[in-house]
Amino acid sequence: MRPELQRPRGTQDILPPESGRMEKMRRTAIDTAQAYGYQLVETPVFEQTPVFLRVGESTDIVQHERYSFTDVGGVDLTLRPEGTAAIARAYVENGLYNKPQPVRMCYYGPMFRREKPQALRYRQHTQFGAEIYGSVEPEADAEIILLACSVVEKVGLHSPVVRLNSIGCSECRPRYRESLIAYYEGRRSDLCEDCQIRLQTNPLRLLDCKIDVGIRSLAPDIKDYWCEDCRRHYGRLAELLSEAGREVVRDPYLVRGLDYYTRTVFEIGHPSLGDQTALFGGGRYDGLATTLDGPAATPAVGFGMGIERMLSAADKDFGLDRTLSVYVAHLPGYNTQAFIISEGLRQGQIAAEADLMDRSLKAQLRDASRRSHYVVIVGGQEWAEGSAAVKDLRRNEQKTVPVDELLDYFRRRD
RNA sequence: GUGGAUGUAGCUCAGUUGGUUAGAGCACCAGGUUGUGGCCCUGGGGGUCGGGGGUUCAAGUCCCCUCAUUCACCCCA
Repeated sequence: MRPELQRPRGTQDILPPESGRMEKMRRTAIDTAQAYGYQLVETPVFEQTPVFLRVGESTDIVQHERYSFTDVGGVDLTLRPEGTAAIARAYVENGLYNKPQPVRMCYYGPMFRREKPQALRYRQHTQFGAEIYGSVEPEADAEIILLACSVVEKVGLHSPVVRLNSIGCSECRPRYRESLIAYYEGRRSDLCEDCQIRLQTNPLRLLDCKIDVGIRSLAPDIKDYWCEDCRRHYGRLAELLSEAGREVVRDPYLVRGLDYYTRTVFEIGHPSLGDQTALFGGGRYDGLATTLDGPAATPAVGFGMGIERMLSAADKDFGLDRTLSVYVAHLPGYNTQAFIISEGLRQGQIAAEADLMDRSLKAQLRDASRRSHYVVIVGGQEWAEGSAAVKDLRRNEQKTVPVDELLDYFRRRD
């Protein structure tokens, strides 16, 4: 196929049965969120570019990986690279801060990042996420993390170890930042090229560099700089999670790449995906809504979860359960009767299909055995008596059922 | 964005130092069985050898470019 007629780089066609697994995943995620009191919010897949720029000036996914275009009239638009900024915008724009707090929301849909693709790193991928607005308390952080863990378990993965950290608040982070810069400044010549730049732009990112691990092992730990509130917040969160039976480990190097976070950050990966790919991640961002012209104090916590990665790590048979399905086969000359019977079953909410290619009975049965549990054979002796043969293909049992009782017969088996 | 590997049928892959109409297994379709799937036998359909250009009497095979995938970085879901 000519290159210009192929799908764009880093995107994918999702065909059955994978599309079915996707759909099951979507339902599982949203149902679980609803059980926690989170309701679905749908926002556009594109926003005005400033919505993202406000939120992440030194964030890679907004700075270098943007899919942007100019609309007629000169409006600058960007395909959303993540869900949090859009939800914050919607929260502010729709005045949800006037609703009873906290406001619990979840979202599900495609995200776009113009990066170099790799396995499980796509230019269009699907994210599920949840956000809770209005509570400054660590209970909110805990609920969000428990929800994410719960979805992971519902997919058949055993409970993940949550990597947790706090990057402090506007009061204590500047002090930490200073001593971090001072520490790295003294070792400047030993740093890799990227870290030389990070030192200027985003010093916290120095901590998750994989090259200069030796240098960072002696770097100051933010934990020693937490203010009283931050210390209490982290301690209570860790306590709540372990009380709830979740395994938590503090990762002093976890800082995350989006720079709207305050205090809590967390991330979990999965062994089957390798260390480079996170299953879900998130944190607290108390200043985000304000940045988007929302009320002064609008606390929020949330996470984003990679659906393709979840499915890759999930049980192979997750989402593959078949519904009861009936194949209505016909003997030569009974095409019409079979066609009508299949429609009658469908109208009665039984998944059914008939042969549409005038195939031999042998071919119909072969096809039926691949896609159905039951086959109805229309025609011949049974038809003359007002009945049809019904065969259970897995048990290899066959019986005669009156035509007008077929629907009841299959309903009883549902 | 940087560096490496790989692209032959729907899938997994063979294809000798360039040499007739490019093969296998699985999958698909038909027949053997005029009313019964799976097993077996026989036959069949399906390929611009990722795309473009070049070298050559001759290119799947050699060279260049390009596209895509993939791995390590970068970063994240």
